[in-house]
Order: sequence, then C-alpha cells, then structure tokens
Amino acid sequence: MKDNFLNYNNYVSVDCVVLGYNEVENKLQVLLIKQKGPAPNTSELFKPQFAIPGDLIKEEESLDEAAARILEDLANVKGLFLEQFYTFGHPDRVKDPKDADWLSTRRKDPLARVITVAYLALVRIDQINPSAGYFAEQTVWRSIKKIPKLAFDHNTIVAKALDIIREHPEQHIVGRELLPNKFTLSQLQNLYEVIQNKELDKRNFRKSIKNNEYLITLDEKQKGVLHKPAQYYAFKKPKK
Amino acid sequence: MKDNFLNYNNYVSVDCVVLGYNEVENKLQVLLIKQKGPAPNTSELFKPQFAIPGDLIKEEESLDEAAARILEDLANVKGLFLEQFYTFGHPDRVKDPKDADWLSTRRKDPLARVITVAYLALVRIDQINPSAGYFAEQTVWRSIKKIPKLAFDHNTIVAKALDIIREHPEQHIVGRELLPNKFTLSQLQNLYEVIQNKELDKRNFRKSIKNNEYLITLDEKQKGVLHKPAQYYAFKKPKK
DNA sequence: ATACTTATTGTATTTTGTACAATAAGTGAT
DNA sequence: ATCACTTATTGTACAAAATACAATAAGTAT
Repeated sequence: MKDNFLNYNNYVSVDCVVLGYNEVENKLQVLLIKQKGPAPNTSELFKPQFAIPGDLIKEEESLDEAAARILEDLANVKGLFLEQFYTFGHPDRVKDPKDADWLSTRRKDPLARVITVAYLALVRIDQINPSAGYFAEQTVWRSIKKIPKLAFDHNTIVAKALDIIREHPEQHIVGRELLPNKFTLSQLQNLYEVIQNKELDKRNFRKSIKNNEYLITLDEKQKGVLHKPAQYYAFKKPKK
Repeated sequence: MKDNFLNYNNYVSVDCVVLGYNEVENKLQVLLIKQKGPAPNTSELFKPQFAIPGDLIKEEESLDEAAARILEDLANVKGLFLEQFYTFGHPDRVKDPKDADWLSTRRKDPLARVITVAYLALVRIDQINPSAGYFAEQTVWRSIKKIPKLAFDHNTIVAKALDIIREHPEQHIVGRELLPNKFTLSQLQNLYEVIQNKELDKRNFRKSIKNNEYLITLDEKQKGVLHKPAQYYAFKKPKK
C-alpha cells in the first residue's frame, strides 16, 4: 500500500469573500487586500496585487474557525455570517508567474499546490473597521461591478460567491447581515435590487417580503425626514 | 513572516457519496466499502469498518479528476454525474481510536489531519459493476434508510449529500442519472418518491414534470405487460 | 366477453407572481 | 392655514403555478 503514503505537500488555505453594503452609496462591495511585499522597498521585482483575504489554516483549528480568524484579524469583528461555499484545488491555481514573487515570500515551497476552501461573509460596511493586517499592505472596498484583476484564481472565487448570494438571497437572510438593526422596507428593497441587479416593484416586493417569518414590525417610525416617515422593521433572531 | 511557513502536514482527500437506484427494489442506496486490512490475518487488532470510497489526491490531479478516478477505480465507469458539495476539515475528524488501525496502515503520519472534499455521484445500480479495489475488501450497497456506523465522519458526509439531493432533485436531473435511457413516467415518479420519501399525486406529478425542458416523448410503448402499456420517455442531452 | 391491472387525463380551487397608480403623512415655504 | 414637495403605503385585476381529487383507457389472461 505504499501508493497511499504521501510524498508531497499540500497547503490548505481558507479564502474569504467578504461582501459589504452600505445604504448611502447603495452598492455591494467586496473587501480586497493589497498584498504586502517581503519588506519595504527591498524587492523591486515584487508587484503587489489585489486579492481576497485568506490564510493557511493552522494545525488545531477547524475550517470554520480559520475563516472566523481571518475575518477577525482583518476586520476586527466577530460573529458575522460565514458560510463555506466551495473548494478550489486545481494543481495550477497558484502556478501563474505573476503570483510567484508573493508566494516566495510566504512559503517554504512556493511551487507547492494550495487547496483553498472558500467562505462567504456578509458585513455592514459601517460596522466594521478593516485594518491592514500582517498579510496586507492595505485593504480596500471595491464595487462588485468594478473588480480588478486579482491574484491567483480569486476572480473565479468571487464570481462563484456572487452566484450563490444571488440565487438564494432570502436563504442567507441578507437583510439581517447587511442592514442596520432597524430598517425600512425601502432600505431592504434597495439591498435586494443591488444584489439582484434589477429593479423591483414596490407593491409586489412588499407583498412577498411580508411572508418572511423573520420580519417583524417595530413600534417606531422615521423622524425628521422631509417626507412621510417610514415604518421601521427588524429581523427576529433565528432559533437554532 | 515566518508565521506563514508551514511546519506540519495536511493530507487532502476526496470522498465520494455514490447514490444508486434500481427500479426493481425501488430503493435509493449508497455504495460502501469494507475497509481492507494491512494484510490477510496479520493484524488481529484491525477491525474493518464500512466507509464511503475515498482516497488522497494525487499531486497532479484536480479535485474533480480525483473524484472521477476514485469512482472509476471502484465502479469501472466513466463520465458519471459528479458534484462537489462540501469540504470537511475538523482537526479531530480522523482522530477517533476506532480509525487508528486503518490509518496506521495507510499513512506515514496516522495522526495527521485529513481534510476531505466530498463529492456526490449518481449512478444506475444495474449499469455499474463495483469491484473491490486496492483500498477495499469488498463493496456493498446499503439502503439509505439502513446505513451502518461508518468510519471517520462519513455518516455526517452521507447525511449532507442526502440533504442536497432532496433539496434540488430536478436541478440534478436525477432522472437522467438514475433511470435507464428510456423510462415511463411511473418509473420517474417512483424515483422522485423514493428520494423525497413521500408520495406524490400522479396527475400533479405529470403536470409538473412535463414542464421539464429536457423530457422528450419517445415513439415507443411498453410491450408484454399485463396492463395498459406505458409510454416511454427519455431525457435530452444538456447543451453545455 | 369479462376480470384484472396499471396508464392516462381534467376540473375546480388555492396560492403565488406580475403589472400597474392613487392616496397618505410628513417637511418647509408662503 | 394652505400649498408644494417627497417618499411611504396600499389594492385590484390577471396570469401562472400548486393542490386536491376520480373516472376512463389499453393492454393481458381467462
């Protein structure tokens, strides 16, 4: 049975697609990091690229824990929505020459294969404070409509995350994750429109959303707006 | 940046939940292997368990290729429906003492963590010929209603696969995978009933299934049956 | 011709999705 | 107090899809 004895190394990482929303700009954005070089100005060859945050898993942590750690390191928040959605493991996914410099500063064996388990995270942009961590020069939010060329196969990973959230927005109860604790139905509708990238009819949207078992009407209205004040709503906590 | 240099080993495997169906027994079954010991009768300690087929990935193959290889080794078939559905990587998932003996015959480092990418495969039981391979003493089909205790976390993996096929049977076009090339609507309905574990109304089932763009009516009927012969149907090939 | 078995089909009802516009409730200006 | 302005809120008619329910059809065997 020698066949099955491992004689090469697999790196395993977790990459997080962090989707953020704020009502003012009314845009869905993805959190990117600018890769950090080996040391300031020591390598003229190193061309930092944008990437989604990710890291190799540690020996004693589960995949879910790794995703939470990466997100916490980066955004200083805990307890966010996090969902594993796909694992990318093509042998060549880290073999592109453009990625070689960065890998050589980070890996004992820069050519070794890296299998990455991808997670989706939903956050309110105004609730978190992304900070460049030990693995990032800086962090930036970018509209999902203007995503630059990313390192490795990260464009593919982001695209798959967007497919998933668009397929089942109500399943992810995106409202709970991406809106303030109290919100109006117009805010909720704006969010759905941004995610689905199409306009929805107000009356029909309200009819359908009111079937949502988690939506509750608060005893509070908007104040100080230059128009009819809107009713506030909230989401119930799920049971689990 | 020493933090990120890997100083431990991750094994990465692919495990396949192979679901099979045959119309005679009208049961959905899962393909299990009986683990093979190090050598016949040399280890009195080794207690073989049932498990789903899986194997460590090879250095040059993608995850999809690994799944196809495992299935081909086991079942001597190619080109079956295969879908990645979840990755299991808890640090303790291979640490149960009951699994230690088997691992010690298979791994340089039996205590090392194994991250496994799980795939779902759908097969027609009468079309494949499972053969005990280099990693199995024997293979058996077991009804999904009577799954024994399996090695590692394989019961959890099978349960998740069943959740997925039940959620979206039509998305997996289970008919194409689990029925003969030509079939009657009653056969198709039986299959759906077994998967969803509930009875369906004949008239309503037929109304809904006939919206399926892939279903075509053949120019052929049953022969030699003791009742009104049924029309045969088939599925169109998907475009892709 | 009859008994038997499974295949096939329709209708009424409910629920859900879609298209579409008038009225309500605040603010600030006059 | 009235009016202009802005966004919030709601209903109705129609189409499409889901559900409940039973009679007739087409073979075989006797």
